[in-house]
Amino acid sequence: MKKTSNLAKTDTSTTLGIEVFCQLRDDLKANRFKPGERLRFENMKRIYDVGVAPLREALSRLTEAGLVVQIGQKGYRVAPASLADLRDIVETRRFLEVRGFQEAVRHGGDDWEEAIVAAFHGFSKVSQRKPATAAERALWEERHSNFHNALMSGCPSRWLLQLWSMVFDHAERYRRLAIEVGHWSDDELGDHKKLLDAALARDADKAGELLHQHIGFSAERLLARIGQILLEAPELKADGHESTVKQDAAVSPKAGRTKAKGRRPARVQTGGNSL
Amino acid sequence: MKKTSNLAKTDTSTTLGIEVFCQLRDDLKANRFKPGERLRFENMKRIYDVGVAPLREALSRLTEAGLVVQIGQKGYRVAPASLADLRDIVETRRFLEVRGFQEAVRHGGDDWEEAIVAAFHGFSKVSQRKPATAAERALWEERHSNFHNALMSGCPSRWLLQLWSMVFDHAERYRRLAIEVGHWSDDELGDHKKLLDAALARDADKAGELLHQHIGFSAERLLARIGQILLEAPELKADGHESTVKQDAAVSPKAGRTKAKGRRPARVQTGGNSL
DNA sequence: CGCAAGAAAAATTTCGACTTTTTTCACTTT
DNA sequence: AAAGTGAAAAAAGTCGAAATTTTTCTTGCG
Repeated sequence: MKKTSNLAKTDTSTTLGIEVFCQLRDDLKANRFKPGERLRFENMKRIYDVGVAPLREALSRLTEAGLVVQIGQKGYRVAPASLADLRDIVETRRFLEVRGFQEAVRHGGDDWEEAIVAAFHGFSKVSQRKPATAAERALWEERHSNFHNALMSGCPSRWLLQLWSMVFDHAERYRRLAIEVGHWSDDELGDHKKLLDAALARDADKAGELLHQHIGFSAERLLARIGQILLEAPELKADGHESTVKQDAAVSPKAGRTKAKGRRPARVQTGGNSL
Repeated sequence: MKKTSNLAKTDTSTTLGIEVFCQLRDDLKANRFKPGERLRFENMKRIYDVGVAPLREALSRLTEAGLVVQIGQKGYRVAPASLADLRDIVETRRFLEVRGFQEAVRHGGDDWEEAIVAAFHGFSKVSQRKPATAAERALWEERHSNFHNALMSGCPSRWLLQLWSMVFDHAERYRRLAIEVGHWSDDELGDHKKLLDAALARDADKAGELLHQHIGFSAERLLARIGQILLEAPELKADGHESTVKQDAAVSPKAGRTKAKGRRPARVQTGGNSL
């Protein structure tokens, strides 16, 4: 960052790699780079004003997060988008979020209640009517995420939250791809209000049921819109997904390596082990 | 095309970063480095015979995977171990694996059936009696993982598999920390045979139920053993977990950066956003 | 005219050295 | 003796340039 002028000397105890990771992740979620787009180092160096080392760290991490794909000796690309991927994301998110929300309803404390009330309030202020400008849409998306995040925050399982936030990030990328029209229900606010009420009433069953439906309905609209977009812009579409990362490579005692040559078919490298 | 000469000159179309990532990941799962241990670059450079650049890429990715923790300007450490973490992992794994298995039972094809039969056969050959030597134990663990992996492989959701494999890796690290005694049931084989049978019978309900129980029972033994180990070796224990990665940092248009100074409290940087 | 080879250009990956930050340790002070 | 103080040593983080690989462009041949 250009520096927060005189005070607050840009945070030490962080690294450029981490900072770029955060920024790039947010830019990816905002579709500042389009799905499938190549991420060239020269370009990135200019944009984020860092050398290749921090960039590669950030991109490596994002690869593991699945937002970016590494291709052999051919650099990195934004993870492609596809309807199949979105369907999978939606279902997985629903599965995790329903559980997390129910756990939150069961175990959340006073602080959690306060958090969800506060988040709902913030959300309600931008949901009275459909957001028009880009800035309004961004704000709506942020408040919306914050609310779902707050609902989940009462869940005691760190791992569930971690995994959920991973797929939620991807869902957000698709959502923000479908900005403009569509993707807007007449009663976004009421829908979420019901979630809040069930949460405060500590009715886990009802909460789960409502959230299940809520995600289902939004997903329908989103899928329709994204299907449309991908038809119009086939350059964004996904294709060859393949795993490369060796699964269980036995022991690997000393590694040992020799500058060797050779040639092999390029392989895509996505997050984790598969996908 | 140069051609793959006579004997496999170490794979091109991969990068050192990726290779180190795989090796280090496997070494971490095998507890070659102990939980909480500091991962110094000088040491790592010797062990894996690479420069810092590929190492940092690998460590970054492993941070996102949660197997490693980055600390500020103080380098990387192996993710600490704790009973609470293990409990969380076990529950999350169970949640994901039961669902994935059921989906596999419902949607798996002939290839899947063949895969699980084959994997079970391999597993059965090392499960007749309790493994004694370290090599036998490693082999048992591998076959065991392979079997569970095969069971899951029929699940059509790439995302569910991806997330599952992430927690499964962590579970494996704990399992292999509890090597020696304990952690061995009299009927490991029969237990898994039932899973296979339910799968082949396409009985999703029963399959889910059996797997739920199976994971529950193994977890009990594992938790007991790990509790014991952590008591004896308190230097492995986990403590301050905190998130650092900024959540939703708005837009971030140009980044811009200036070599700035300052001082701030160190923060731990774990996988994803939280945990 | 198409198309394969090969040279030139561009891009990725990796290393080695430089910079900054943290850690260690001897030395002084209360 | 405990606790600051401040240099020296060690370690992490970063850049720039070298080494490789991929991509593009040109040229020659069927």
